[in-house]
Amino acid sequence: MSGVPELLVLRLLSQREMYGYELVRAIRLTSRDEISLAEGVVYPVLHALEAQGALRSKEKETNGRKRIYYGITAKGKRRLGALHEEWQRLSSGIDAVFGGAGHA
Amino acid sequence: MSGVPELLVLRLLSQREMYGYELVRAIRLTSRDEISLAEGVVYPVLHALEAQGALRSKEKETNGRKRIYYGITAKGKRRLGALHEEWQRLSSGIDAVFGGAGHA
DNA sequence: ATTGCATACTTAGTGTAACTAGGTATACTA
DNA sequence: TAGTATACCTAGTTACACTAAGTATGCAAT
Repeated sequence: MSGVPELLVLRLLSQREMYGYELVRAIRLTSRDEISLAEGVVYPVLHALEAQGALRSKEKETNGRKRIYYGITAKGKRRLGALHEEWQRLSSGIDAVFGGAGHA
Repeated sequence: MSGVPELLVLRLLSQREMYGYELVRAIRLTSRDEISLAEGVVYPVLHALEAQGALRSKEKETNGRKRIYYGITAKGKRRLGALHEEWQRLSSGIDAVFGGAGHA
């Protein structure tokens, strides 16, 4: 029903390349602390998405520290679109059940 | 991450008593067809919630047909409140990641 | 009569996503 | 040299949601 971690990872990487550890913080920060995903959640998602061809990674060396940057592919963008749409369906469905007096 | 079926069941039953089969349709209808949960999803949720004391059931006979009506308990209302809050956190978190220029 | 459909409820079994909890290794700071 | 922040990794568990199948009744059509 959810797919939230995948959605967030794809969304953030569609804006700029990031490495895993950075992503973990970015999720917390951009969601205004509403969502906090542990490294143990984020890394497996990255690996799975790369295996599916939705992401591409490249290793970079920054002041003696190895980082693996991930960028989104065309396939990943399509996946993001589909997931986002699915999320909106779910979200507006729930809003309708609660709000009642919803839009349109 | 989700708990959506549970949330919807509790919400609808907080408005009026219903039986399982009726709930299945109510979810589809009130969500404007955005969400459709099969009986095989709804019934187990009802059983689990009743076992936890969040719902109370009573059998009724309507024109020769047996129906099991479920009503929400005080405990169920608390559970609903918590789940709803959780949902709003998640939802506004995702909105923030997407919207960017969000409220407050 | 009986075939079929809508109603109404049930549950075993499956799949998988999310998470916990642990681990490795490097750099910097006290 | 001890501790903390950075950076990555994964085995294993759990919790759900879901599929698919089944039972049983009432009613309508043929």
